[in-house]
Amino acid sequence: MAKAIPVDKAVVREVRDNCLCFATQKAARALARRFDRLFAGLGITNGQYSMMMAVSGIGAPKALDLADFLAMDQATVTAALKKLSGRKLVSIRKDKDDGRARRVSLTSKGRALLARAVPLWRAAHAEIERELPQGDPEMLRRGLRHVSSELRPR
Amino acid sequence: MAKAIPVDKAVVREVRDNCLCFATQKAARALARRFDRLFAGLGITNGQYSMMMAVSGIGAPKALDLADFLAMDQATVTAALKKLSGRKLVSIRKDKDDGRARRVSLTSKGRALLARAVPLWRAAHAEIERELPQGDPEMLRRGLRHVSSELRPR
DNA sequence: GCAGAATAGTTTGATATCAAACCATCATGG
DNA sequence: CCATGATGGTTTGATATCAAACTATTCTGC
Repeated sequence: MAKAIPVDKAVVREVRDNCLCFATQKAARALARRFDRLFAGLGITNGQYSMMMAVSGIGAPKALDLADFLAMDQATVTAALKKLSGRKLVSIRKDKDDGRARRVSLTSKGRALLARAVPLWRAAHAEIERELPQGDPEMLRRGLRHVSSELRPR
Repeated sequence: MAKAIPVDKAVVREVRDNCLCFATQKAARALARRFDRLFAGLGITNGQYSMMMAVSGIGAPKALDLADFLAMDQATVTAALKKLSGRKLVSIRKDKDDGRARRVSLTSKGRALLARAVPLWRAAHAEIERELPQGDPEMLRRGLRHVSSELRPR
């Protein structure tokens, strides 16, 4: 076995102060809580909001398009869509040209729900950006975009 | 009801390109996968690595100290500690002075495991930082730290 | 054409996460 | 003191997530 690295105070500080994975998980938890509570009255989570936005933005995406866009496992997309579909917020149809693929789109009920969610999102998001130092929101997004494209699910 | 905001292309782009919650969840998934795979050979997840580091860094923390440090729900901490404790990676003892509190510390087995994990973490993390534009890692950490302190669990 | 590889999705099993309800212990004001 | 509220943790139930194994369809080289 290679010489053990003693996990002393310096090493702990090195990880705690620098680890982007840790910092990102922590921020993700805090933000998820915040937006989940924000949307709770509408009966959706931050993830469902994002997924519906993605469906709307990509335009009749396949499940894999969503997985890619959200950096999410395909199985997770399947499960999430099943829930949204059960609530009639999205509809899922076979692709015309490829028997394996499914195309997802918002229902009018889904669009209506999103329309109600957007103003809440705007207010909350503006609030968050206001709390960030000057210029940071864009830097933050840039950094996040970089580390997001590191690895795709399987 | 307030006038409905139509969820048109512009709105979708507004959310997609700016939402820090979405960007953070996405990055968190990507990074979690990356580090989970990195540590898989050692039998730990990125979250367990972070939690053990936190235990080591804070110094005999209570569960609530961990919840605070990790921006994590107390119930989640309980569950995570139970698992680590079951594998003898941490030990949990009653606080001397407060019968409600529990104090967590690493076992020697836990320290040994961390010592093996750190070199892997260093290599992977250096790789990630190298992929980021100049100066960005620190900006990214700053931003993440800000949005992490927004809201505590209940 | 067709056999085998590749691709799109689903299912299953394990873990992580939060909220809400709960239990045990401590602290405080009468 | 002791009743009441506050605090630290745990349990339970719901959802999210990934990996691995699986099914169904399409593509490719022969």
